[in-house]
Amino acid sequence: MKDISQAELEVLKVLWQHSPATANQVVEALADASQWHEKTVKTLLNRLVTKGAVSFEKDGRAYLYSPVLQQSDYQLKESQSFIQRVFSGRIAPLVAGFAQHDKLAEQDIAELKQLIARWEQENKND
Amino acid sequence: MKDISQAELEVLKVLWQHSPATANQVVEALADASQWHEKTVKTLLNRLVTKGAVSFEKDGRAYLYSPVLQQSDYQLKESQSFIQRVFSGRIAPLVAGFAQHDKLAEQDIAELKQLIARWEQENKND
DNA sequence: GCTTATCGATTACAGATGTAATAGTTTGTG
DNA sequence: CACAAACTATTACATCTGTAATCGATAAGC
Repeated sequence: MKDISQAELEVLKVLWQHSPATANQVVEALADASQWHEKTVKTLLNRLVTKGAVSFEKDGRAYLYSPVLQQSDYQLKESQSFIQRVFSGRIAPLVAGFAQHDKLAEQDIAELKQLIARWEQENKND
Repeated sequence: MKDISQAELEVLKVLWQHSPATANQVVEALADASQWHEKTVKTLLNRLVTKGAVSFEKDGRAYLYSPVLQQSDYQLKESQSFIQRVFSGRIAPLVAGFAQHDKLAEQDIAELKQLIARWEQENKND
């Protein structure tokens, strides 16, 4: 699968939230968040199809688009490559950077604690 | 500052590890890790200078290059934009994804716990 | 049925990127 | 001092990306 560009990702996000969707539905969903012309969105949809990240089926005149690439798969793959590229594969320094610059909220901490607890629960039999 | 491309980042990493450095030192540092031609590395150095991420001072025939953009600044900025783009700004889901796919090691957990402890220490006076 | 509005497909085009090659300039060497 | 070696600067070029416009097919209205 070819890389998804940033603009393409915005289109994909719409489909992750609601699919299948017609091109026009995607255009409308993006209308407030972006200033993209309808033609631009359709080009992006097309490129996503070419890249294999999105599929469609014909529904009369219009197409119904659906994501092939799942959000969780995308997130995991991008996270890994990002952390590899920017932090040499270590995740803690990323979180540390956020902590140091006051980008962590109470909620984030709570979630992380829960996560860690669960991890330790599952890995207690080491 | 214009965006740093992935290839440019590799060059920048070398300078973060050791600077100032001549172009040839950078080329050599990259020789094993990559298959880049010397000319390619020099182009990348040049682009980094144009982008303002790297500076140089003349040392006779050769230049001595140094990073202007600091690694921690780069990491923080990229992390924020990545997490915004891919996880709508929430960091815990990223870590959760890693946990779910067994990408977290004992050491990561230990570091995260320490981080959290420190955060709570500093934010105890809420 | 013919025309027009609407879709997707194709084409456009400038800037960024990956990956070098060539040109121009400075310097060390004979 | 002239020439060659070594640097950097400039140029090259294909692909990707952002951002559309135009083309061609088709369906819907009159």
